Amino acid sequence: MPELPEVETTLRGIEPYLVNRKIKRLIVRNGSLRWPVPEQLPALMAGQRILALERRAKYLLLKLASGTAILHLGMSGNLRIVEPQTPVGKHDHVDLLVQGGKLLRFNDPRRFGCLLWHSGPGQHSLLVGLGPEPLSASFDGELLYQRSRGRKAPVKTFIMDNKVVVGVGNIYANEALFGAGVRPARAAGQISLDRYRRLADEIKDVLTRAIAQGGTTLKDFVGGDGKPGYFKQQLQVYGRAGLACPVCQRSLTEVRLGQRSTVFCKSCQR
DNA sequence: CGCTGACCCTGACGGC
DNA sequence: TGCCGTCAGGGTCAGC
Repeated sequence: MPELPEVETTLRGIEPYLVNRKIKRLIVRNGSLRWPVPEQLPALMAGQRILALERRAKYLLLKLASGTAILHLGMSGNLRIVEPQTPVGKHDHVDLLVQGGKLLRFNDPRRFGCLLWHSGPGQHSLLVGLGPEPLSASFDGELLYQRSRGRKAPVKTFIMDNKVVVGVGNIYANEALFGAGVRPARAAGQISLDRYRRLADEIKDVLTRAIAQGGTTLKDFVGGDGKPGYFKQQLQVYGRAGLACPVCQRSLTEVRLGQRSTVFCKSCQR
């Protein structure tokens, strides 16, 4: 469900209710996520003030004085701000009750998400070795070009590799490759600098536009404020296999690359 | 080191 | 109505 724009949308939605408030209580109903939620986490977090909320890749970071809570939404997770008396539903695994009466509720049917803790110097091991943020100045076509030399994996797999650049998930990888006119299955190492410049620009553009629309709601994504994202209407290829290419009208083709559904136009993408 | 596929889990959907 | 296979926006890890 959440790619970078959806995580960013979530962050912006919940931030005003959390930053500079004290945590009253952390309630873990089901700590059996991607990795177990640390047993001592409720004790570690209770009573502390939330200093800041940040995003790194698709991780949300809750900064406290004594450490950082690291949250990932996986494929199906979402975070909502609700009233404390809101009835607990299926897959509502974690609640964070804050000063001022609001409640941050984590729901995740598939439980591919995680909630971890890091304190002390340096970064949590999950964050070490991540590539640059796609919307930062340190990400550009030159970086993609240099990192791809000699690599035979499909360019789509390459741009979805978090060690190369973070935050490019399946939807937006498909969209950016279409926008750049690059065929997803082409070997990453055989693509020119010019084309990588265009691809990097497209990645930035599609992510920026998706954030402006509040993300993409395919089934049930909602931001922290409970509203869906409206970017779905602007998707050019993702989820449109067999339908007409928006540019040339030819039928869009679907293949699988790295176990991910991949949709492209055989005439517009080379 | 790079690449591929299995795997974690629930739910929705289509075919029979 | 139910059963079965397939697929889904994420990422890690083992094995070659």
